[in-house]
Amino acid sequence: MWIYVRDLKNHVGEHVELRGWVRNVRSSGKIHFIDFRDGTGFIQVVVEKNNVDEESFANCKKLKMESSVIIHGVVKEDKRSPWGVEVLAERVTPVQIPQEPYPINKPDHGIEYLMERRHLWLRSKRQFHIMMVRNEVLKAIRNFYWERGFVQIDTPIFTGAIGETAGNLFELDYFDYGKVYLAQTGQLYLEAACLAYGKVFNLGPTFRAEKSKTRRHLIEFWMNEAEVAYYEHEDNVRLQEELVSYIVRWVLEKASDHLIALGRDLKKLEKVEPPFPRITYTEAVKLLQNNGFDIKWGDDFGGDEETFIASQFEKPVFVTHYPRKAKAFYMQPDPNNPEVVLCDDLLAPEGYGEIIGASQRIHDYDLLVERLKEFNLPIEAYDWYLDLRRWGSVPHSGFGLGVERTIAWICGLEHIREAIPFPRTLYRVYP
RNA sequence: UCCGGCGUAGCUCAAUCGGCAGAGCGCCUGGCUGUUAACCAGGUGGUUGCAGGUUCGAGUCCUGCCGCCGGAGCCA
Repeated sequence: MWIYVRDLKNHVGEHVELRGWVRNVRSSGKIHFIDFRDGTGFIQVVVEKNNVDEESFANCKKLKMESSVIIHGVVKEDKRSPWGVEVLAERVTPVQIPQEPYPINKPDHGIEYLMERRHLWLRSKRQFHIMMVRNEVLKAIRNFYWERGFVQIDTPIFTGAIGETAGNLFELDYFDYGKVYLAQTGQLYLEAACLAYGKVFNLGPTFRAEKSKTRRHLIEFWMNEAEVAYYEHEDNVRLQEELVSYIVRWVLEKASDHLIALGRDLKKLEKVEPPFPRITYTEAVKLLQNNGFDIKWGDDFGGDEETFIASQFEKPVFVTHYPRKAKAFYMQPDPNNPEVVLCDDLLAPEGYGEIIGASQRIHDYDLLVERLKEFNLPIEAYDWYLDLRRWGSVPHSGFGLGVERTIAWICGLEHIREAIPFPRTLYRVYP
């Protein structure tokens, strides 16, 4: 019976078939130890000369790193194995044996070498654990919304009208239509959808043509956005802290082995429960000024400033009520102070930066037109967006969560590029 | 785009003041019934990123170019 490594603990004493790959092989003449993986986990297979047919034993001598093999054997509990369980082979059948040495054979390769071989690097243990966490994060996000009656709305990747800011959009030719752009947000479409279906979310890739070269940036990254009709600023902030705590709790529950394997300190993640601390932009500026930062009211925060603010708290922290001139055109002004808007950024702890950008959206037609003009945006292109304020407009709010930044933070990664299977960074689209 | 750093064997790195191009790993051969980056013995490996310059002599110094890494700005 074909069994996956993940399930071997439930088959102790049984004869099983494993289909997978050789990670490494060690030999002591009459005994071979195969580090075996099948995509669900890693296990040691022991091949003793007296326990297998001659052909199988001879086959083991030919095995190299990343040979594909089918193993028949018995599952044994064994204290000598770090997994508690190992497989004593009865037959070893190679599927393919490489003709050349496997390029990733030691844990001391440079990043350029590994990035050039990302298609093989993904097989490594550390990358396996990260991708398993990513998988759970994606499941958690969808589950969170579906449990709460949200509708998944897949927003387009080709967009005609521009999203937020021109200049950092990827431009393409769209047959005879002319120029279109790769989406840098699905927000405007989600706003349309929330007026149709109430509570909506998306989950997909977005693109920023920014020549950013930092550990927090990708050119192509995944974003989860949500938009809710009749939600105002306060409802929006609560939804965000519930989402982020839900994701962290889910991963702790379903994937803590992977986090431990990655060397993550789980205690730091266990603290991530609502409510999250909040400070206003104005308070944050004072905090920074009192700590020697050269910043004045109206400036946006840089990486160092964000890291400092986040370092004052053990949980993610909301920074709210930014100056309207520092933010996008569609944000609703604060009725108590029209110079600031009803928005928030969520800063992750430990220097992982902004993981959420959020706001209540302008629902008044005239105000929105005024802002479009103020930001020098082409009103014609936003005609359909303005329609949303012509018929049945209501207060509504939403946000965007950076999926890879969230994963990088939860896993404790040095660099965001490991949080996505095939990262697109500045100057790299291979493989 | 700007600032800084790096480029030597398949990989990771050494090479003192400018003076013989080195090591570990990988790979090949042999040995070993409890290995965990296995170990032991032997073998294999070079256009020092590219182009030019200084010098008796350049991996090392100078100029230009290319590539990569880190950071800034911008953002999630």
